Amino acid sequence: MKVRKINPEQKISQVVMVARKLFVEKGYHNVSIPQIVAASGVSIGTIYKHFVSKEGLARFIHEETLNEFQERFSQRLEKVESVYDQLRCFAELVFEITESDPEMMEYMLFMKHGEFLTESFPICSTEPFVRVQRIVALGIERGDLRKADYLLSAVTYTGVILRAAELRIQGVIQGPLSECQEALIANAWAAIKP
Amino acid sequence: MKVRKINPEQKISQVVMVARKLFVEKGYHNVSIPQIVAASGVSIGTIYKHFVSKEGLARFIHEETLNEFQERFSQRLEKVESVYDQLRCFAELVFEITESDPEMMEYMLFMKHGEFLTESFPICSTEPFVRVQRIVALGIERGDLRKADYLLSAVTYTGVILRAAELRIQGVIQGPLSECQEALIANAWAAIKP
DNA sequence: GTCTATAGCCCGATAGAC
DNA sequence: GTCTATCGGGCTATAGAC
Repeated sequence: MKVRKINPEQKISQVVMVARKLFVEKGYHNVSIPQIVAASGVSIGTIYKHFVSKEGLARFIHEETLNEFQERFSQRLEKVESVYDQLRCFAELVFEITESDPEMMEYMLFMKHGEFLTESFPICSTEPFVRVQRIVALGIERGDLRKADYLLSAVTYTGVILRAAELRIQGVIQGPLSECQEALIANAWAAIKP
Repeated sequence: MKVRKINPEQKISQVVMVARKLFVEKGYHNVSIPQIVAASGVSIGTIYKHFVSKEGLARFIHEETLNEFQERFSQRLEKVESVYDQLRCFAELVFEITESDPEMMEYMLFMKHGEFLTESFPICSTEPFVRVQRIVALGIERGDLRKADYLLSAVTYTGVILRAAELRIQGVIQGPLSECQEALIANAWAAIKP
């Protein structure tokens, strides 16, 4: 048997890392394949062997990033029960990613997916959002939240959280979000609690 | 004396209109000058005479759009006194534009200004936001709002409003915002009131 | 002032050596 | 599997006729 190379996929993961960073920084159309080649040290030919096209590369990054968020969100949800805590999971995850991997959060918040997704996805960044909607709907039903249109309550809660992440990334909020996390979660909760 | 042409600037305003629509729809880099020529009926030469470059055209659109928002906001603010009403002005204006001129709101919410603004502006879409911050700061000082970091309260309020506009544009919220305006404003207010 | 024609550049993607 | 070299195309911006 042949000895397996240690890293049969190290090159493509290097490409993915570098490409996402560049896409986030400069936008899909401002990043050329030659730039990705220069920054990743992987040749054009190799890139095109693995991802059929530039668009294919972008789609791969897109799915990988959204899947990671969804997975981490699901993981956390398993550990809590109350509506308050479930929504808190969402907020904490968003804040944590914003600080530890701002590139990922920036990707989710700002990337214009329509630029490379020919078949426009149901709705951008929606899988986790639908989950939040369900949590809120159940909370209202149970009386854990103020009686209201569940969609609007979900919009309200996520609006507070995501806007904070947005402004943290843009540098408007200057300290780490861990410092103001409690205040923001309290605000978001106050907006929809009974 | 020569008879003035009726519309010495009709052509450039036509270009501006068409270009903003296209920029919003497809993104700055997905719109070529030939496309703007085709859609506006104005020739390349004329466009380059008035706006030095494609970037110049984009900058003009950017400033014009932000100025319009700022002006309409200021106008409304003059008519009200209380913190509640001033913040309500912001929300109502955002909702109104979202319904009557979604293209403009989409421009303000989603355009990646870094793509054409070489000198990156202080912060994107900030002039009106700073105004909101000041209103909130004053409200907290006076005791009209819960005692808190004024920046976080401003983030909270605008987060609710802007996220609603965002999801309305994306079609997640299906009815006109006028129908759920009161609920959203109530939520945003509940999040920061004393 | 407004147009058409075109120069010059860089990109995405392919072909084929190793 | 990974590389280099290169093609065809579409872009921004200019030149110059009207």
